[in-house]
Amino acid sequence: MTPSTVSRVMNDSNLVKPRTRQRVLEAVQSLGYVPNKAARMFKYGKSRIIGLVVSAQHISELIYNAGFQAQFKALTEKAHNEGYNILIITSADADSETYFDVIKSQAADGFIIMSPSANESLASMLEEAGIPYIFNMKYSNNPADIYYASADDFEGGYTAANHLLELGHTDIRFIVGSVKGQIISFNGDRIRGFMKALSEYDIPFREEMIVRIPGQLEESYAGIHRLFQTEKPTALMISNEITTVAALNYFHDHGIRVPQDLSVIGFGPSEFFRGLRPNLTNVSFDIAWSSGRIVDMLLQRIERGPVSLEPAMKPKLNIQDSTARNE
Amino acid sequence: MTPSTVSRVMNDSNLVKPRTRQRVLEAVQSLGYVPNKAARMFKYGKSRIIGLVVSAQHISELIYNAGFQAQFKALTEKAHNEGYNILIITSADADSETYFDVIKSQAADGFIIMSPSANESLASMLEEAGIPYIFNMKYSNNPADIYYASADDFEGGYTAANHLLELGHTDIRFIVGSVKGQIISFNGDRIRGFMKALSEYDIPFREEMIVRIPGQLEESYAGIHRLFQTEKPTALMISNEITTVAALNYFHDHGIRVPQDLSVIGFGPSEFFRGLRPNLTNVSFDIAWSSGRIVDMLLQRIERGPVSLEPAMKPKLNIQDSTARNE
DNA sequence: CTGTTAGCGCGTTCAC
DNA sequence: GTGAACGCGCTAACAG
Repeated sequence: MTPSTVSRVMNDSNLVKPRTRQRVLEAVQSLGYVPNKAARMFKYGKSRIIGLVVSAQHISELIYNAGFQAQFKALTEKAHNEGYNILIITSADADSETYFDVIKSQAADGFIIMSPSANESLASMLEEAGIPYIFNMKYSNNPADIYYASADDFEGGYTAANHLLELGHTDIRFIVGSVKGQIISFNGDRIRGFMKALSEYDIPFREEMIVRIPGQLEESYAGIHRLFQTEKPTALMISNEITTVAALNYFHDHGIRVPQDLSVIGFGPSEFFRGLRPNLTNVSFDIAWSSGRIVDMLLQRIERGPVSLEPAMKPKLNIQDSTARNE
Repeated sequence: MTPSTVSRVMNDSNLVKPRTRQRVLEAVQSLGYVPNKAARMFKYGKSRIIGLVVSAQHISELIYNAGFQAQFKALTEKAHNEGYNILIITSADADSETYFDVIKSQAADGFIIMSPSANESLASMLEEAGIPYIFNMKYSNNPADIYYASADDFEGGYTAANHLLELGHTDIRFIVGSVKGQIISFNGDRIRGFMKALSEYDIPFREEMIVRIPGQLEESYAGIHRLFQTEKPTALMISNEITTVAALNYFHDHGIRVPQDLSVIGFGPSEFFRGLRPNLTNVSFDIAWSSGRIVDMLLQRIERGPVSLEPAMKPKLNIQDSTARNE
């Protein structure tokens, strides 16, 4: 009974006589032998682990975000179905070098990178090191060497604005978050879509139509409060789910009726908005689909080589109870 | 320039001449050499990975649960601070054997097991295999060989009920979830606490005071609807956050005013309830603390051996706007 | 069918 | 200060 025989038994090879297999299994049982996974990973050069790279601060915010929850669920399920597990890789900082150092020291077969900001230098470092990766979203307009699953955020912003304009609203505010003073790239696209819709209705765009409010509950509440002390828009587009909750709470607390006094459109998973009152009109993307695509693309890079980019995912406008005609 | 020299440089050994080190670093740079993590794990027998074991179905539900989010955040942060990363280990099924098979095939230094149901046989299998583990919660009253971070759920149920009884409520319902028809052990403790409070007020306990409602939004809404078609309790204790949201939505949709018509107490992180309207009176546990304890206990088992159980974590009653005197 | 051998990449030990 | 040799646990390839 040699190591290789045991190995054969453990790996269900059929090159073992039933009697021998039996004896091995008994021995395994009584000794409580467990094959060493690290040695296996070493031998095969594969871990069947997908690294989900997030900076430590960022994950704390993300976890409360409905969009991330939906994505996390979908990623986990998809990975599980493909026989992979997800390793949460937390980086102390979000800059390219730190990310790269953390990534290259991990034993994952590939990486999904959830950075809040653009990272072309990270992409080229990973490319050079031959490490398979996928970005969680589109960070730039240079698709040459950046892999990501993209959503058509321009269309999303356009669709939302168009719906409000059709209802006769002209004084619309678009509330977006910001990271270190910068507007995240997908919000940039949404804003451009918003502007296009405005121009189609011959409404001049003004800077103050874009309102930057931090994405945490208390800060958002304060930000909404500040806005409504000086302004009286008739419609709001809100790019972040937590801010949306804070806004609804503010309106509840101050007797502002939605949609009678104010129309509101949210961005995010439509299931999330079903839990709010009123049930919010929203622009949603199919997160399960895009997360599946992310895993597919990554696994293809891992197992079979290069992949080509898919067309961007289209948004869907779900009209519910929070938007009404502007009287 | 041999492999061992490179190894010495990579591991910051001071047995290398500065000039040699320099040459090695240059070569490393230009060749894009990255030490193989799997080989390192193999060599050291340590991965600095903590496995978070959840069944695949269960994680889909958990991720939308505010308590899990808080715990996930705390676990991730704590692990990161200790230099560990979290590996999400999804098991197809939640029975002991499947869990054990999945666990033993993973290269983590220890495991946090988030099973929805009791698992003493799993505990003994892990014990026997010498695999460090911690359960997410208390599953039985046999503490001999089961490690967990416990919360005083009896006290939680008692505190909530006592608050309502003090306010003059006598027709109270306690809404709990159930897994495969079974009441989860911590809910069992909460129910016993509830019963104790009732008995102190000489109110006889009746079976129908305990209402089992599934923990998803739509199902919870339907369950609440069913309850209120036949009953008119004056106060509710709700053990699950999603069910709480569904209940508030139902009350909103049907003109039931909280707290004028009905008092409601929730269980969960108090920050979560701040996002609801009305801001709910709640019984909360310090999840950051208990999650930190879980990681501490696990790391101690990994690095230094056995640990002793801590006293159970005490709940806190946060009185907000959803409970009022019963007129 | 089963035993023997070799090597995956790393870090450590032992010579030099 | 540096190179050569070894072994961690496993399994594929080869020999019998």
